[in-house]
Amino acid sequence: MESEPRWLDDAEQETWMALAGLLMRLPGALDAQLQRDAGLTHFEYLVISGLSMVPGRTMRMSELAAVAEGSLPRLSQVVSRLEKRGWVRRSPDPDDGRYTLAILTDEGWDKVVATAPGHVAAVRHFVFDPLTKGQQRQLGEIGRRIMRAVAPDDQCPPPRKATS
Amino acid sequence: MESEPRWLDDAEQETWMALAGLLMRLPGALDAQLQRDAGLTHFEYLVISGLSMVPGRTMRMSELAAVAEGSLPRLSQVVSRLEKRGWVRRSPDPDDGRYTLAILTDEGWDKVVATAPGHVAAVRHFVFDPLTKGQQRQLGEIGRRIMRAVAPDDQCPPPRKATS
DNA sequence: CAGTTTAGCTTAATGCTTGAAGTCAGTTTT
DNA sequence: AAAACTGACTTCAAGCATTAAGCTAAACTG
Repeated sequence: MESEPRWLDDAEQETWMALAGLLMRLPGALDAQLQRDAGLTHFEYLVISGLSMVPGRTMRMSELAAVAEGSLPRLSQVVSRLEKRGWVRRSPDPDDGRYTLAILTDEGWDKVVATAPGHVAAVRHFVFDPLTKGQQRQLGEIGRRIMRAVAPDDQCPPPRKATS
Repeated sequence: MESEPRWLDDAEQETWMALAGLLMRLPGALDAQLQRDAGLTHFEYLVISGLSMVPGRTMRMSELAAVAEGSLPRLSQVVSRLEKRGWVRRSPDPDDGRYTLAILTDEGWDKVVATAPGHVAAVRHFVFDPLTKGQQRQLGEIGRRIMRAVAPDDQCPPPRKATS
């Protein structure tokens, strides 16, 4: 039992409120854009967009789950939905039958191509346009620092070029 | 149809990845702390903590929903759960029977008092400790700017003192 | 080479959040 | 003063996410 914890002072309180608001509202705003313009969940978009950026447009389910930051059961169900819509298909890995490959179809590719511009425009509109160049740079550094505190063991891979 | 959208350059890409990671992981980390140490959802914590900061420890349901940034049906069910646990009780507003008042019980007050220090410690650990003072100030400004882009009509009320 | 273990994925079951209809109190209209 | 209406809240039905169990394929062990 700590005697008396260090509460947030006024400046910290204000900063925290701003960040909390951002955490609450920004994901919803991005989700809404994707839902409205493309009929896609943000997670669904991460899945097909992740597949689109990899050579062969193919990834193992477990690998894809890590890229999209979701659990394996969740991915499994989402891929089933995407399969029904004709954007993804499954195939057992010829090299190792335990793995399942998720493969982006041509229709799925077209969907990504049709959806991505609107999404990056939304990101630009919500995140980059309101900020100065210096703030953009600061935001990157701030994000990385907080990420290290949240997931210390997680090595952020140097961002690979979009292989679209 | 835009001919060719403005994609994110490398620096922007990196910034966006950092922010996206933050949006993905930070809420989960805070939720996990509350769940582990107090058996509370973040939303449940927002509800009882919101009540604890207001004179009389009483709020109308609709007002409370706005404070906790949740829908009215969601709040209704969460308050039902909190009622079962003995931390909140409901009462019709004597002034206007259409409103329902949510009232924090003494046990609920004790729960907030027992929970709050750990939560602010988690916020400090994840958000403030990794940052310099300057970055903390920048983060506040950045959050407010993005918030204005996401919810332009939303007037951020000047942060009222914690009336705990 | 048979049996056991491990790993990847899927399926099933539980719980929570969202959207739509329903209820009730107070207000306005005729 | 009765009837219709508005607003606040609750409840019901549906959808999605997490947890636990089940299944198949490969590898390890005796």
